[in-house]
Amino acid sequence: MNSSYLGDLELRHLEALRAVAAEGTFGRAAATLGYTQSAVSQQVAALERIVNEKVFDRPGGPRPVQLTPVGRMLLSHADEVLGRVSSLERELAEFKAGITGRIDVGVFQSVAVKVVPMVVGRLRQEAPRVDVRPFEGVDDQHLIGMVADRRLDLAFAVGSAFDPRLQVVHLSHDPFVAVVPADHPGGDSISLRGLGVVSMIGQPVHDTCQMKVDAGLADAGIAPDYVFRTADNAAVQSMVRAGMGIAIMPLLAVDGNDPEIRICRLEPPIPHRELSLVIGPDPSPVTQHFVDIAVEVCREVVATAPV
Amino acid sequence: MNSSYLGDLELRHLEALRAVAAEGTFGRAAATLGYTQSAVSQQVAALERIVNEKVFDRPGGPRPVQLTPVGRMLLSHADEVLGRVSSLERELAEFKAGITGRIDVGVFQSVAVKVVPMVVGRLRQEAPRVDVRPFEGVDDQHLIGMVADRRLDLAFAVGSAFDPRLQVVHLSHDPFVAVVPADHPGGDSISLRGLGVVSMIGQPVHDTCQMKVDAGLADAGIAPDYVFRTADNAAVQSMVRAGMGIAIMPLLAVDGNDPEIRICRLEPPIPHRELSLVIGPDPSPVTQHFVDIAVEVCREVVATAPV
DNA sequence: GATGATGATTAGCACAGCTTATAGTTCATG
DNA sequence: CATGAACTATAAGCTGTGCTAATCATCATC
Repeated sequence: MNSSYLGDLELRHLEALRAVAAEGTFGRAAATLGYTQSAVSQQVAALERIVNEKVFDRPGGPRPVQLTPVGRMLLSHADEVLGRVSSLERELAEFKAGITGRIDVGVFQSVAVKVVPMVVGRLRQEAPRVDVRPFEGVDDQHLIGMVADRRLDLAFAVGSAFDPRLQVVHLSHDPFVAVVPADHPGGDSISLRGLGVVSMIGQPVHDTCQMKVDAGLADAGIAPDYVFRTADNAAVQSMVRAGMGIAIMPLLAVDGNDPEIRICRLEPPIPHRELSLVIGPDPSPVTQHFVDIAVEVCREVVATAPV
Repeated sequence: MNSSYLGDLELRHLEALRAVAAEGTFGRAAATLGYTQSAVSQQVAALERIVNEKVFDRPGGPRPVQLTPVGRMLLSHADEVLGRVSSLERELAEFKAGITGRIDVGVFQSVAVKVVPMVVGRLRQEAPRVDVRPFEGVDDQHLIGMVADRRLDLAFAVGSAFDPRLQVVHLSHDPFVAVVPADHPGGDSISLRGLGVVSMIGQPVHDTCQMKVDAGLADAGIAPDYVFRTADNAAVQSMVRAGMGIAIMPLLAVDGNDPEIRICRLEPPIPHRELSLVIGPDPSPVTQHFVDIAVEVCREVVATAPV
C-alpha cells in the first residue's frame, strides 16, 4: 500500500494525456510530442490500464476525441504535476546560471561590517532570489573547518594555514589605517610614534585583530592608551567621530562614507592582513558568483581608499 | 527546446532521490522502495546524469550520504511533484468510490422543485465535495439528446421514447393529486367531477404537465375554471394556501411539509406520469451514487405521501 | 458505397533498467 | 598497518517495456 496501484504511472503518460487533450487527436499530439501515433495510442492505453478507467471518448472517424469525467480530473492533476516539473526545470537552469540557490558563508566581525553587506547588496541586484546566510564564526579555523565539513559553502579568512583540499581565492591586502575625526590636524598619513601620546579607541584585548594591532605597536616601542574598548566596529567609529580618540582598524572594516571621520595611512605601516575566501569542494554556480563579486568589491574598496 | 533536457526525467528518479535523502543510505532506500541497492545506485546516477550535477555527497565508509545544494533544491521540487501525484492518486480513489467528481444532471421544473434538492442534499451529506450541476432543459427530448451527446451525465425524464443506447432507471410513478387549503372540507380524496365547479390554479396552457392534466379532465368531461396560471410551482402552492383555488399537481412537485395545504387523491385518478432517470454511457461512480440516492428518495416520497 | 481521416493492433527490434555478483572506497579497530 | 565492516560503483546478463512501421477497423462525409 506504499506507492499503491499507481506505481507504473510515469510522466510520459501525463504528457500524452495533456497533449491529446490539447490537440484533440492522437496523431497531432504525437507530432507535438515527437512520437508516432501508435506510440501515443499505446501510452494512453497504458494510462487507462493503470487507472483502470477510460480517459478519452473516441467517437471514431474524423471527430476529435473527448475527455471523460475521469480524464478531466486526471488532466487537472497532470497539469499540476507537469507544472511542478517545469518549475524544477526552470530553477535548475537558474541554479546553473548562478542566479538562484543558497549560500552559507562564514564571516567574522571586521568583514561582516562592510564587505559582506556590499557583496550581498550587489549580488541581490543581479540575482534577487539568492538566499545568502552569513554565519559569524569565532575564528578562522572554526569557519574553515565548517567549510571542509560542507556545512558552509565558503568562508572569509585572514590566516594562511588552509586545508590543502580547499580552494583559496585571494581578495586583497587589508592594511591597518588610523581613523581620526575629520577635523583632526594633519594630512592623509599619521605617524605611528604620535599614537603613543593620544587617546585611543580599540577592540577587546583578546580580539585577533586587536592583538595584531598591539603587536605592531609594541614592535615600534609604543604603549597605546586605550580609553574605550568595544567589539562593535560601528561603535568604535562613533567614538572617533565624537572626538574621544583615534582608532586603528583594518581598512575593509571602516565605513568610508562617514564624512565626519578621515582615514589615514600609518607611517610606518603595521604588518597588514591578507583577506581571502576559502571555498568548499564543488562550489555551486551561485557560490562562484559570490566569489566573483567579492573579488570585484574588494578591488574597488582598496582602490578607492585614500591610502 | 520543448521538454528540453529533462525529457528523460521520470518519477522513479524523484522517488529514489526522496528515499535516499530520507534513509541516508542507498541500501536502506532500496529496501523501502523494493529494489536492490544496485538499482537505486543506478537510478541516482541516472538522475545525476540528467541534471548534470552531483546530487549526493558520498563520504564513503559507514557514514550516510548527504544532499548537495542542488540535491536539496531538487528534493524540494521532488516533494512537490510526488505530492501532486499522491493527491492525484487520492482523488482517483475517491472518484472510484463515488465520493468526488462532477455531475451534470438534466432537470425540469416539476422535479427541480423538490426531488433534486432532496437528492442533492442527501448526496452532500455523504460526499460533500461532489459538484452537482443541474441544467434545466426545455423538455425531455432536449435533455435526453444532451445525455446522448455526453454533455450531461444523466437526466430526469417522464416520457418513454428513449434512446436504446441509454440506460434507463425507473424511479416511481408520479400520480397527479389535488392540492387544497388545509381547511378545505372533505377527506383525503376529492371527486374529479367536483373540480368543474371550483376555482382552480394551474400552469401555463402549453406546459407539458398542464396539458396532461387538462387532457385527463377533458376525458372526464370536465371544463376547469383557471383563475390564475403561473409556471412557478411554489407560486401555485402559495395561491392554494391563500384560498384562491385548488391545484392539480404531480405529487413529486408538491412541498408536503406545508401545513397550510392538504394533498388529496383524485377520484377517479388522472393517468399518472412515470418518472425515470436516463443515464449516459459509462456512468461514473458518483453518477451511480446519485442514481442510487434518487431511487431511495423517490421511494420514500411516494411511500410517505397520504394518497 | 467509395473516400478520407482517425484510432487500434500486431510484429519486431532496440534499449532501458533490473538482479546478481564483484570490485572499490573509506573508516574504525586491534 | 593490516583487517573487517559498511558502504557505493560497476560489470554482465537477462527480461520486459516502449518505440517504429505496417496494417486493420471504424465512422463521418460526399
